[in-house]
Amino acid sequence: MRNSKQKDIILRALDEHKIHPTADELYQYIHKEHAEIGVATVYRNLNKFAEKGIIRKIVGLDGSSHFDSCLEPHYHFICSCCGKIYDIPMNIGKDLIAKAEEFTDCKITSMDITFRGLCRKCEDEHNGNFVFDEKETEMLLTASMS
Amino acid sequence: MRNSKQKDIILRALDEHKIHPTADELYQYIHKEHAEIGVATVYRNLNKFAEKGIIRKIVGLDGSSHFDSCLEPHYHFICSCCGKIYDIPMNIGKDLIAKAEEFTDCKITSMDITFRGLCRKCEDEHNGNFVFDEKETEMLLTASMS
DNA sequence: ATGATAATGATAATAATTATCATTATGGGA
DNA sequence: TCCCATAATGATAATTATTATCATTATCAT
Repeated sequence: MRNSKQKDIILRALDEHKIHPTADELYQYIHKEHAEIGVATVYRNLNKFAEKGIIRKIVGLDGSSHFDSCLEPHYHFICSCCGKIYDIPMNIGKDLIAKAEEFTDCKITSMDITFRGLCRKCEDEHNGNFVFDEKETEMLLTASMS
Repeated sequence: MRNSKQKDIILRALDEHKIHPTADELYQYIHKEHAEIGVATVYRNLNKFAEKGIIRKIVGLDGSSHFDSCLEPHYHFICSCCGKIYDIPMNIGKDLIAKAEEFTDCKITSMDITFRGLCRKCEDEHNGNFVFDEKETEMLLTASMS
């Protein structure tokens, strides 16, 4: 993999974002400063980085791809209401993997744990009105603000 | 939610499939016997069932939505090579959730655990040639068969 | 410096899912 | 049992995110 100005900019932009942006969100951000960089380049490189293990790709509740520059072992909390992804810097023992292998003949090499619930903001905003759909939620939030 | 002939057929078709099909896969299957049922109806109802908690929606490695008629507590193994999803009927204690809540101020209500690795078939077929990309894999498999 | 080739960017293409809307089916009440 | 408000359906248009194409440019080993 060759170096490029674009790769540097994309990696730096991701590092500046602790909110696990999608490729498109990151593109929008980069575009402000570097309008010369195309969408394809952002998508292409983020996926390439993830493949090489330089960054992590995480899948949101709605199937959208988010990227995480932190490689340290940690897990995520996804708000069922707004879809935002937060870090949970917990280190979970490998014994779960060993235990899981008793239930299958597949070779397990890693595990993903995602916690779900309501983030503080959403809990406050419409106290406990549990919603799965992001769009529905957006409407709810907008409505409650007006 | 009203009953309908279509809802029955969709639920029954999902029950018959233990492989966690996508909405489209299920539509293709249903279409053979019931050409009168439209795609929109299948997508619509599967999502509605998942919202109501009648079935489960699980997100594949590539962000695709799969559906699972089994509500019993169990986890999944996704093959990094072929993308197939297998059940792991293990029951994991709720203490992980309590532990995770120490690292966040979010209210955690559930957790998703997905194990990854190579399924037997993929391990045998190209012994240990670890590939993330499904399409790349498809090519590999095709190539090794000819 | 040079050349093979990897990377880029504009844009076309794809694929999965959702919205629209006219038509049909459901089920509670008279 | 029939009525009817309205939920559900199905054909298809629209949307959205992502990927493929390809001519041009940049990188880096020699």
